[in-house]
Amino acid sequence: MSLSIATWNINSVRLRIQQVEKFLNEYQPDVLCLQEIKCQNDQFPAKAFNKLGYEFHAVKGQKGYHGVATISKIPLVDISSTNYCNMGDSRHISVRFKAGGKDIQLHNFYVPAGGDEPDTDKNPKFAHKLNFLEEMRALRALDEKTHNVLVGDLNIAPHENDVWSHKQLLKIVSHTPVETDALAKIFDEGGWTDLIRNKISTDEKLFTWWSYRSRDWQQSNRGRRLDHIWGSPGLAAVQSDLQVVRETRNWEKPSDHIPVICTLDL
DNA sequence: ATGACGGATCTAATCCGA
Repeated sequence: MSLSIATWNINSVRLRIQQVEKFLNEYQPDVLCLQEIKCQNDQFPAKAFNKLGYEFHAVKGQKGYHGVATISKIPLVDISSTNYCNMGDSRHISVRFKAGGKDIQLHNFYVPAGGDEPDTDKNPKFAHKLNFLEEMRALRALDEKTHNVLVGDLNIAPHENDVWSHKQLLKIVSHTPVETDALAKIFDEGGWTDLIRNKISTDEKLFTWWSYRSRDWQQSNRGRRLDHIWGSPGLAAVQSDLQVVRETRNWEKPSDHIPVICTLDL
């Protein structure tokens, strides 16, 4: 069977529920992982998802900020959220499901942005980000028979071609060596494979986020690839497709992030 | 680094994003 998993930092699910509906109707992923839902659990637009056949929801929200949700056509079990850095700020939700005879655990992350200054002494937000990444080192791509998938807005652009200018962003939070090294550590120690760069070579520029602050995001094209889909090597071997859905960035009142969809033949 | 947006919040001005 074919399994498709999408990730999208929606920047308010209530404000953009119609865009999510349009995206689901058009692309029909089996599972959708949202970040920055910016609502409490009881404010989550569950009915809209039910109507479209996405009847299984794992929501970890909070008032106003952050928040993640994984919604699915496939039954979800063992829903849990890890309270990274003991901050109670709704940045992770994990679900399990069966697909094509495989057990899959899917982690949905919204890693702290880290503020402006890449200095842990002056900027507590940057310290929080690094502590968060340190705790993520416990994750493993494959344990026992379970294949893990890790998606979300990791707020780090690891490769030179994940940013519009490697040189100009080396001291900018999201592309500093301390962050990209920390991410590489999580990636290597966990035995992960990059299911986005598995299909789109690191020789090619690739962005999933463009600032709201430019007049014309396409013309200036100063983007970054902050969104990620990782999996166990066994999943990389059966990956059939990877879609980067740029069209949503041109929709009316768009999110500053675009969706990415990974398809596996299980 | 650029350019000066856009979200949520006890609706006005403030915090936050990256």
